[in-house]
Amino acid sequence: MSLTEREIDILSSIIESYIQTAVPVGSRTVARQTSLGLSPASIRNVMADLTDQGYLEQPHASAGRVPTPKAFRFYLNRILRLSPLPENERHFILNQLGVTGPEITDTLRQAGRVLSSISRQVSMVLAPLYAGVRLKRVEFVLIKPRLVLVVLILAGGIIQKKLIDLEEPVRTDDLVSYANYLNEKFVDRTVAEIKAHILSELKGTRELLSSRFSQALLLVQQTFESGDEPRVYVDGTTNILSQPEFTTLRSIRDLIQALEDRSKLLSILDKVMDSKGVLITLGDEGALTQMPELSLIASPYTVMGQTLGVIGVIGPMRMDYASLVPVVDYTAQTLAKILSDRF
Amino acid sequence: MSLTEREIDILSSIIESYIQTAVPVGSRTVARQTSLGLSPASIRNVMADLTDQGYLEQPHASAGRVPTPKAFRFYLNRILRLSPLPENERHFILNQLGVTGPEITDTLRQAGRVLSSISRQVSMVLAPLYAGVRLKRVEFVLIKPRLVLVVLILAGGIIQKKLIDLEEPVRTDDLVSYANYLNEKFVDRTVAEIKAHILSELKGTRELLSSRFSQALLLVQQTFESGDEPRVYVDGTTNILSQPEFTTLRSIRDLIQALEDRSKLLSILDKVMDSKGVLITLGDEGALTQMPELSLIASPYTVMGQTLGVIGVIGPMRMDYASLVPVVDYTAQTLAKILSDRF
DNA sequence: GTTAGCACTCGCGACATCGGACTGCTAACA
DNA sequence: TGTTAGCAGTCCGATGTCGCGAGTGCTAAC
Repeated sequence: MSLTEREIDILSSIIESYIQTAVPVGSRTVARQTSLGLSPASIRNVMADLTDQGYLEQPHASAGRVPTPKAFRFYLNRILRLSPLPENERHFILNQLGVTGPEITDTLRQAGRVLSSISRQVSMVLAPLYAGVRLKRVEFVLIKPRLVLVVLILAGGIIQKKLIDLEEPVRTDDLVSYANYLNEKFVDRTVAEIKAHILSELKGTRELLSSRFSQALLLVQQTFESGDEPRVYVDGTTNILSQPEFTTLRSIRDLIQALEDRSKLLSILDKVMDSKGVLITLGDEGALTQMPELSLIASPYTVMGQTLGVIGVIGPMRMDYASLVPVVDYTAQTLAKILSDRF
Repeated sequence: MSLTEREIDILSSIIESYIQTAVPVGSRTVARQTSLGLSPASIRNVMADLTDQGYLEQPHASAGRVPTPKAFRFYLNRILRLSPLPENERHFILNQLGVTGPEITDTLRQAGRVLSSISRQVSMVLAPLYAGVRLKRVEFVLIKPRLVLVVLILAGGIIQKKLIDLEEPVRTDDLVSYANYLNEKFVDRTVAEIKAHILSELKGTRELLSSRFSQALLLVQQTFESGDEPRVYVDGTTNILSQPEFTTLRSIRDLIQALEDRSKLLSILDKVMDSKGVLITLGDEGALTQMPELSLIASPYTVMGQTLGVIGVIGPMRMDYASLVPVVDYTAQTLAKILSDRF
């Protein structure tokens, strides 16, 4: 069932050629490219075998072969050898990411911009949920008798805020004492800790006495639940329009529609959160089934053991993994380093 | 120099037909559509005149006529008669805008979504700069010894925040007294008032004694200057790809590139701020020169005499102004009404 | 097992053709 | 004088044909 050495050589030659040109690869091309010293005719025999095994496809009878997703998966798992990113590219990324101001969202956006400009693909950045970040201050502001603005200020200058409609009016005095209580209790603890604490506290309260602060806890909880900022940044949409696979109006429209639906992108990127290092998702697998032609190279970025978010590029399946994987990897690491300085 | 009655009839027939079909209009078509009882031949004479005067163009010798921007301008100024938006559309817009939560950005985004779905064009929303909104609270949070987070909480639950690098370290105590000072002085005054006040104050200070609060004023000023949230929302990009004028890859790429450059969009929409009611900008005029094929229907939305922002649609020059202008107009008014309830 | 040779297939660009939708012009008409 | 029928002319775009080139699979010889 597994491939012979020669089959692997030929398959990888076909894939590499296809990555470069996006054009079906014929036996002549392979014969010229490989150093096996085989004639096109012999190559053809092997190619016929690979086609039978599902690694190659023919668009039509007299065309060359195109690698299938199965072939790309094989290539990624077994053939591809990654080399570290060259020094000058490292330099470029480090410089570009260093120039951003102190705002985290700026840095994330900039990372996306850098990535899309280097890769010439569409970049996507999933912003942190800040579970591991420490709380600096809680504020309540009474906007109207039954409308409270909750402001949670986190380390690194991150703000989570939410407007909450109350069923009962509250007095400003109450809000002040809520805030004092929470500040005393929670400042300098991480979001995750606070969440856990609130949960257990509320469970207890319901059975014991309804603490006068349970409402305060609820307000904080609700604010954590739905951060209202955008969580996915997309950049470089135009890049993908230059790819030869996107020539028909139909395919472009589908793609742009997909990129506009941020909630779907979010769920796609979310799948990468648990990965260690760069994860490559091909279009026919997992979360990307909506876009069978595409593939995603993405990596989580983690600060002090905490995975904050995901950064990556999305493009046609025949992307240049050999150079893009190191780029994504290094960008994720650099981003993590920069963010860790902020907290 | 001005057009005869007959020329106007024929020109408007051509424009209306072109708006519907996006296809060059021939003399037969006009003859059938108008109730003038003229033969195609007579129409042709008039069309030749209109062409000489710059109102019509021929893509090629044996094609029909296409209206020039000059013709559209004439149509908008002299021919178009607007009727009020039908009751059911009003209802729809009102309902859709009513369902949003208390967050202002949500409401703005929703307004954009409604507009793009009704108009089947690309919608753009310029978010308020909040000059007329009242301050509710000022907070300073020391993130690091020389990094301060300034948080300005405004009416309606709006937050302006900025991280500011200081040259000298400050102590938390100082920040607290800063905040107290500012809260006492500025709460419940509008952003515009505060800006004006700070400006005059700082001028005075420099010459007299350097008040210990001049730094606080500077911090607030800097925060006002650069709100870091996005200020332009774009929705319905896919709609415009269905328009027959966007068939070539080139034109699509240009368009999407233009829509990605938010700072340019911002400056385009900014031009509409001073207008009273709906303003139509054709591609060859003013701010839209970058996109000569397009036209913008936009209206400011004003609350209590204060113009907050702009909402509108952008599309090919041959948009259906007769029905879209009322839609934009009504959406802007409804948005204003909803926002005014928030403050 | 490898390879040269060959017949065959198919997509694609080049080229020609044709119909249709226009126009402008002219001459006749009310 | 304005209007209209008629007509020649123009141009686009759809359709059809053709040949080339790239590539294949098979066979027979090495």
